[in-house]
Parts: sequence; structure tokens; C-alpha cells
Amino acid sequence: MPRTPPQCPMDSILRLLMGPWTTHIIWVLSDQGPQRFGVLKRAVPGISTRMLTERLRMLQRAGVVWREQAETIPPAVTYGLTPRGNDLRGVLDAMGEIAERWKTEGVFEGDDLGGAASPNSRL
Amino acid sequence: MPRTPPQCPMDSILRLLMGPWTTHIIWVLSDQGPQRFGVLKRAVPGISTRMLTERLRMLQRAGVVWREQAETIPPAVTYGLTPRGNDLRGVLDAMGEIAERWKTEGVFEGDDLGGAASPNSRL
DNA sequence: TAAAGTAGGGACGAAAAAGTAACTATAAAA
DNA sequence: TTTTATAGTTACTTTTTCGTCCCTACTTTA
Repeated sequence: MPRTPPQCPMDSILRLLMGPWTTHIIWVLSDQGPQRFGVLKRAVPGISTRMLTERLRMLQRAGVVWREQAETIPPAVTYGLTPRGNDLRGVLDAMGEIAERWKTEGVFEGDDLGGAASPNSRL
Repeated sequence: MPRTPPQCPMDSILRLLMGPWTTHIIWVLSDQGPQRFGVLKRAVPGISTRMLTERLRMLQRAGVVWREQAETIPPAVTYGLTPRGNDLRGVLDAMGEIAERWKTEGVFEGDDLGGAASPNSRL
């Protein structure tokens, strides 16, 4: 991400959501309710421990998720959405609705969307 | 972005929007109407020609923007939102609303949101 | 006795993303 | 006549991201 010097709250929220797995994590927490770390990891297939930890920390710093650690000996940590996190549910729903519609319209057929397709891909 | 093998339309739409400048570009086209390349570039301060071109091409492939080239000698190219592009306006508005609210709540004060803050930042 | 699960932390390195600079063509303006 | 503008493309280089592997400490299970 470039050095946008933005002061623009939109930009901040985008940098928050834009990370690779972020919305997926929020979605799971919103849909399945609070979950423990391991369950969450299994619910987001393909994510690495490192990534999941990092994203959760970041969402926590933003006040979007809470973290509750039980000081038992194999520690049990649970994450959930704060009210602020629930604010995001609307955005996610709106996106999901569009995604559904576009899918029925066949937008995602030859799906080479998203990447910096041309310059340095697969060198 | 990792190799999400997703088949999930949400994922496709996220990969579409997630690029660094993408939403900003869409926002400008939605707010100011169709614009020529140069104007657009000036409206998204900090973006490089390369990036702007690439993002526009991608949005075009997704059917979100249209491109109209006048074959005059200094070529004049205009970009605008398709109806599909306008679908996204709602999502953007929803995000903008939240962003406003969070700003008044002071969420973005020590703004180190978004990045992979811990491991390799600023080495 | 050894292995597995829990919730991570840290180092390393490959790969991807994005900035910079240089180049294209032609016409109009200075 | 040199410069400027348009809308890019291409090559080169740097920066950032993210996956992989190894480590923790303790308990329960096989």
C-alpha cells in the first residue's frame, strides 16, 4: 500500500478492512458468534497462524473485536465482535448482496480480477 | 494476496475492491461523473500513471467502468461507471457513513491500523 | 513415555506489489 | 524550434507482504 497521507476516515477504514483475510474473519465472527482461536482458524481455511494472530491484533487495536483469555493452563482465548464490529456487518451484507447478484449475472467467469495482472505476475 | 481457492463471490468482489486505489477511483467517478484520464489522475493525488492505468483496466474487465477513446491525435480517453459500477456506490456510502461516525468517536487517533504492523515494518 | 493440543512469538526468505524513470506518437502553443 | 500535452507501455528497482518452519509451557491422552 502506498504512502497515502490521507487524513481521510474512509481511507483508514479501508486500510482496516482491506487486508487479505480481514473481512472473512469478521464475517465468521458475525455469523457464528464468538469463537476460540483454533475454531476460528479452521473456519478460515488456508490462513496461517501468523496471519490470523496479526489480523486479530489489528482488529482488536481498532476496537472491532474483543479478546478474552482464560488463564487456564492450555490457555483458552475467545474472540468476538464489539458493537463497533457489528457496524461493519451492514457493509458486508451489502457487498454480499451485490456479489450474489453479479454471480447470477456471470460476472466472475474468467475470474482474473483483482491482481496486478499485467506487470510482474508470475515472473 | 494468498491463494484463496475460493469460488466465493464475496472473495471475488473483495479482490476487486481491495486494491489500494480502487475505491478511491470509483468514488471519484461516482461523485464527479465520467472523467478523462488526466483529470482522474489529478483527482486521486499520489497515484502513479502505471497504477491508475492498471486499476482502470481491471475495473473495465470486471464491467465496472467503461472506457471511451476518441481517436484524435492527442488521444482523449474518458472513463465512467457502468450500471454495475453504480451498484458499488451503496457499499461505499455505507462505509463512508461508518467512517464518519468512527471519526467523531476518535477511533483513528493513533492510526497504525491496517498494516502488518509487527514483523517487518520499517526495517 | 511419548505425542498432541492450545495460543501464539520470532526469524528467514521468496514472491508479489508498487514506485520511478524512460519511452511512444502527434499536434498545438510559445 | 523547442516545449507541452495526451494516454499510456515497458523495464528496472525497491518495498512490503506473507507463508514456512521452529520455539514456548503445560496438560491430557494414547
